[in-house]
Amino acid sequence: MTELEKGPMGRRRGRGARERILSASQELFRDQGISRTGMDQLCAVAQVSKRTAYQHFSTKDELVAEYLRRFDPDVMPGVFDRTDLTPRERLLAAFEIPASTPLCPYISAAVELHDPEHPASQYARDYKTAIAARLTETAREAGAANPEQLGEQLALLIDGASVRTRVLNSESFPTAAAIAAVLIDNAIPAAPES
Amino acid sequence: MTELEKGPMGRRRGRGARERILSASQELFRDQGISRTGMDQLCAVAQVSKRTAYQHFSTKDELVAEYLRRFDPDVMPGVFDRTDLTPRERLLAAFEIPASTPLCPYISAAVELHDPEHPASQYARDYKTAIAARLTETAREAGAANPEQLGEQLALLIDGASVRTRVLNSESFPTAAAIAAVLIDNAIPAAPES
DNA sequence: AGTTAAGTACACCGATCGGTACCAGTTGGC
DNA sequence: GCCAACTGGTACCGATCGGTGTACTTAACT
Repeated sequence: MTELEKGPMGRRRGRGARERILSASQELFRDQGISRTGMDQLCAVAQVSKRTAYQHFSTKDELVAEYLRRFDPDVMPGVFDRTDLTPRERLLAAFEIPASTPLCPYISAAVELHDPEHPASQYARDYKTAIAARLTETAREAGAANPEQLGEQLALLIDGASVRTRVLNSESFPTAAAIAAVLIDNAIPAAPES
Repeated sequence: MTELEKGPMGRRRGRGARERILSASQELFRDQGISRTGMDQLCAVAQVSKRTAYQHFSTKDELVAEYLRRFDPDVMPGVFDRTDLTPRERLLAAFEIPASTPLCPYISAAVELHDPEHPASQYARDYKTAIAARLTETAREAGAANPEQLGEQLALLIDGASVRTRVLNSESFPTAAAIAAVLIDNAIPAAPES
């Protein structure tokens, strides 16, 4: 899903400039931020002429929006579908994030763009809402007394850990996971464990 | 402390251009972000000539650093010193943040600047560390079993709520406060309340 | 082969970026 | 009153920003 996607038009003939552009966007936006990445540099990395870039994305904002839209299926990938884990284990597995993981691109974009009306900001809200919904759903499976509340709480923990990892350069997900464990055990009537 | 400060040199004569510049920085950096605020606009708002601005701050980065340094005594102001509250109440009071409060400027700067070596990023780390330390200290007063852990946890909750308030446009501090209450009661051997 | 669309190379646009030079006015401490 | 720091106005610098125009090449499918 991260690759190809064939673009909107039915048939394509050239050799995927669009994919190279989006791929370069991921790399550069992640490493340098959005506003510090110019279209010239982006096109150079993507090995695409500027003209071509602007034929695929009529504006940089449009490219940014598409760059974010792409993440939807990718992030938090298999965690919620791992049937080998109990719902409770799945909730905790959401906090096992490798140290190298950069700050959530949606947070990064929302802060950088600084405009709630920007389509990218809307995607960010959608994404955050979706994550909270999946956590809520899993919390319900786990038998939580108030799944909506637990889902929202866990989502807040993930974002807090993500931003502190970036700002402080120190591992914060273990801290968040510890909190999560407490909340989960508190929310499930008969703690089914240990 | 937010005002005047007389600058580094011994005596000053003119009428505070420096303060107007820093005041305009707070306003503009908060409302538009750092990178989206140009020096021209900043000088216009501060009603200061560009020449003067660059006599006080030899570089924009230097201004940004000073802008952040200024917050140290301001943010999280009286909460930790309110002797009318029990330590436990003080910990919870840290989550009573008005809805209008913008995203923590240190987080905003760290994300925007995207450079851990930037002096502003260093200030951000210092500030976050200081907040965690004060929370830890108060947690110790409250009799928490593991004050360091509780302090770090509460700091994470605050940042999570701050960033979600910004990204989602929805009040997240009540959610964080609810988590905090659970953590605090869990951490204090004999819950002294209700 | 020939049509057609995708991609390329490169010069160029106005706007804005951070930052400076120069010159004139103002203010305060001595 | 004098000197020096402080302030302002304004034009300007090179670089980069996002974005375009034009003419050319390449590749895919019929």
